[in-house]
Amino acid sequence: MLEVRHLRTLIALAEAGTVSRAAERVHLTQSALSHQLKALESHYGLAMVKRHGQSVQLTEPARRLVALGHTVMNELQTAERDLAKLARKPTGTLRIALECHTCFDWLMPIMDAFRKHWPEVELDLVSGFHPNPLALLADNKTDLVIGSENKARRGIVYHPLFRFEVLAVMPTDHRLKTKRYLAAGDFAKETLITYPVPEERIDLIRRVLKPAKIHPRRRTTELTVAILQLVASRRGVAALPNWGIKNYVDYGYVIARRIGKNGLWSNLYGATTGEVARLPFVRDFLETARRECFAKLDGVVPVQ
Amino acid sequence: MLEVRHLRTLIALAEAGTVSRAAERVHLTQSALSHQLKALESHYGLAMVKRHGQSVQLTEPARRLVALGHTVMNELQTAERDLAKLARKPTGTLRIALECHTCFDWLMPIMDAFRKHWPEVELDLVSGFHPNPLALLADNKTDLVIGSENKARRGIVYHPLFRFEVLAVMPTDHRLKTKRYLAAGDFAKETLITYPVPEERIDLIRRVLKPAKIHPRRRTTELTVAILQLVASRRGVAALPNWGIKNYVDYGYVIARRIGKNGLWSNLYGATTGEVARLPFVRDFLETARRECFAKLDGVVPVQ
DNA sequence: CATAACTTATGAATGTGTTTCATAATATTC
DNA sequence: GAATATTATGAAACACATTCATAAGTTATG
Repeated sequence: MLEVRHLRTLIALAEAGTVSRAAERVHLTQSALSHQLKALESHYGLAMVKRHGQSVQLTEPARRLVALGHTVMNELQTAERDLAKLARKPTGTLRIALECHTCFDWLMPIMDAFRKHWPEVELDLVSGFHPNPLALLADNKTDLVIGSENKARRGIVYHPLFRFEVLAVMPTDHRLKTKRYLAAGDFAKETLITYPVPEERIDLIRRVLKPAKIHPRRRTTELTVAILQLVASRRGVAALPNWGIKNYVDYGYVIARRIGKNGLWSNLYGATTGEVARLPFVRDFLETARRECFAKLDGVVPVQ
Repeated sequence: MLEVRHLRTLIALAEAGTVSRAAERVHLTQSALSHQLKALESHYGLAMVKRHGQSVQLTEPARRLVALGHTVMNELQTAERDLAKLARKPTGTLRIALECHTCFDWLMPIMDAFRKHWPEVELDLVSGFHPNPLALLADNKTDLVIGSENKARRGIVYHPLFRFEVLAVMPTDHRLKTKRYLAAGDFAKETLITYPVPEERIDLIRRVLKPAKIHPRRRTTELTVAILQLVASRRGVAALPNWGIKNYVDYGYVIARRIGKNGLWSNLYGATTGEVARLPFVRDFLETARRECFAKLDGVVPVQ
């Protein structure tokens, strides 16, 4: 009766908090998940979710099954990794180029795990700034580019990773703190603190400020913590992924506000050549990245 | 892609040795399993079985998946046990009455495991000989009767366990050792060594010798090893389950022959009242018994 | 060596069971 | 109170696992 699909569903539900969002995550409809849950409940004679206003809470039996799900999914991934190694000696390189600075934050633990799982594969980060990272793929200077671009190009395949919201970060006593969300005009008089990259690489500028013809002062620094430091000490405002600043907001170090009524959302993709996309260890890397980000990063949803 | 059903199939295949017998074990057709295997092979790009004449041998990838299957099935059973405990405090008793002597051999380790898994349940063996064990159920003197009877009776449900072959056991130098199988007449001049139970309880007598009006001498003893001892020292022949004597035959201590052209087969059932059948720990016990017996006992097949 | 009794493989048909669709019901937000 | 979320549910659609029918290949046996 219990199948892997039920475990996937329950894990997604535990992470997403609502049936609808869990459904997106497992690429099914809300209805399908509702039926699945009903089937589980009637089979075990136990409630799996307790409706709690807008969201659902998992019951103890459901949490037990989630625990089962985690161990099963781990065992399964390990086994499939072993099969991939049996199919072919997994030698090769995985050079990763990053288009977005904050990605470092989630990438590190995943690279560490990868090194353990595929000791035979040479893992590398392509360092330095590159005006056109996708060109590195064609030039065989990298194997994987992580960024938000997904324009169709011949020979390049995009692997959707996840979608996240970019929030405006401000000092706790900022004059705009009462606003529910910020409009382009609100940035006119601000200093924008960013990573040292061209304007086109900064979502807020490219997609919100430039179209509104607003050009705030800019100040740049390399590290996320440095940006937050500057924001907290009232040197300006920043725009950062919600999962990157969650801890600082929860701690009351800075405050965050939505950008525009529906928020400023960004998709993240992994881009490879078609050939590289077929390598088992690359697929494993991408799958792990997705899984771990959905599990560990807050407010992350599937692409689209 | 990989689902629990594939793992069940591969485990059954590892235990049964042929696709057809594995299919019986998982209650599917041979064709279904063949399709499943084909799907696995094309999905992983790896062969799962190597045809080896009449039987199949699992390849390394398949064995890896069987290992995965074992851990997954264990985790799964543990989780479902936990769910059952969450549904209701599992207090109660499980008193087991045995209709067949040899069943002790496989029952012991299963009872040990049960005690670990359900410490709250009082486990007991109903000792002594009982002319009509099924009556004990109605009298509430036992909760479970293990035997080969399955005549429909109101209020009693039978849970198929497994089917095994009863073989004639003889000293290595017996005059009948050249025969491929023994007929009823062959027993006429033999001494039959059995457990100390009435004739009707001995399959060989009830189903083979009595219909042929053959009544050999009988000599009885309590323990299986004692029976084998007597056989080996030429005091007579015995009829025992194949899995009970496998080691002694392999070691060359005694020899075993089929009884009748198609062999003498016996079905084993667990009998309970309808009420007891619903208790989670009883279902768990029966499921574990089946699983372990199929895994550990040689030449055991599903009932029917 | 031929036949019987086993195996497994395979394509087409079947049928079960999951998913989607459409919609109702209910809660939350502004 | 309207708008926008959420989940629940029965019926319809669809996917896909299983069965059926059958072929083709081994192994045993007289």
